[in-house]
Amino acid sequence: MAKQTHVPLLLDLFRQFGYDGVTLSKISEATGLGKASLYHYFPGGKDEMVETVLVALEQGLEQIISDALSCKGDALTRLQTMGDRINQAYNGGHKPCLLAALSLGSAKAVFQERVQRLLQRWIKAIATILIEAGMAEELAHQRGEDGVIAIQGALILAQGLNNPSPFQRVIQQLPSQLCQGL
Amino acid sequence: MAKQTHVPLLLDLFRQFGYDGVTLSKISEATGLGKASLYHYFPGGKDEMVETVLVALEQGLEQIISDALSCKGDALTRLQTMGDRINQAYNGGHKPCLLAALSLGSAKAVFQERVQRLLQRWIKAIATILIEAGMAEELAHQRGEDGVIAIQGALILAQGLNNPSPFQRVIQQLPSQLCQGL
DNA sequence: TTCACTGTACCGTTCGTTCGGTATAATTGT
DNA sequence: ACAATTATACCGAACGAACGGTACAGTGAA
Repeated sequence: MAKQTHVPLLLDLFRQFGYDGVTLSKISEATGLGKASLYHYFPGGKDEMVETVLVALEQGLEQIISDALSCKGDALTRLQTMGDRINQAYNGGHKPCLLAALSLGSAKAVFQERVQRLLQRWIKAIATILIEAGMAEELAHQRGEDGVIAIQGALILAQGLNNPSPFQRVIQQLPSQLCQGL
Repeated sequence: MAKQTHVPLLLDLFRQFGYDGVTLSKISEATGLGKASLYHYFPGGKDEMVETVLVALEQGLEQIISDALSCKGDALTRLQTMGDRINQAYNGGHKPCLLAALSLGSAKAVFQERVQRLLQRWIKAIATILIEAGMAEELAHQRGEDGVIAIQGALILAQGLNNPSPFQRVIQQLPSQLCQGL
């Protein structure tokens, strides 16, 4: 079985339990691999596993952005496309965000930079869509932040309330809110 | 030294590192108490420490709500008052949220109910302010959710970007956004 | 034969927790 | 008033369990 096969499992573990909450036993159980096998695929241990998951996440985000930008239509349509993909990635709000999980605990110091770059990339992508539709740069950047904030916050609320409906409402309303004033 | 003396320290630890990331050694170092002494104040161990912090947080939130509701003025003024207190509680966006931290890892199963009640109380308080100002109930409840979502999301972003400015902007803009349509 | 892969046994460290105890302050019985 | 008792605050040392990680001898397919 290839290394990449286990990445989705690792993603689910780290986003649910955070870096400090994920133990090698849990990983071993979830993947069905013994510790020796895990260290065969990830010689760098836990850190390399997170690293791998982050790379996959970067690619996933890049794909979502590419889908949205290549989408024929106005800004609203593009943002709706992005919303669809995001909704899918978070399983309709049932799954928390890895970026939030990695901003806590011992992980923060180690992965801060990567998380930062990912968030900035995401914000920039939303801003780009709005700028291309004619919005002023500064406002578009703020809207980009607002978009990521709404999604992250909605995920927190969905987790905390154990109820995905706030996330679904946000995902649905967000595109038109971001386009406000265009 | 009384038990309550250590609660702010514990709050800071748990919100920064999460339940799984906080070790008794860290707590011992932060409080200056030996591990054995910690069990004098908190016989229930780590869980009782979180419990105590959560009780303090409930009281803090209740105080903020009471301040906002007892504030003479329109809904905007009341929400601004709440924003001020919230801003203070999160140290201008420099400190993350305990509720988000406790929604991850092994803590989730244990403290889910308490976190849920706290979030619902917060949402309800915002909604109440808006309803008293004449907003329709359903919309007001949505706005309550939106308010908490914006704050939680902004805190995540502030942590992830290592930059509190998005949080400060959100806190500043939020009251008028929530009053939109009144 | 080679090499990716795995099971088993281990390493040192740290985890949350408990035990047995000390020093001091407060309370009580006489 | 004073001694006996009890409560409070604290700590060093140790517990078994689990931690992240390593060493190594297989195993089985190409």
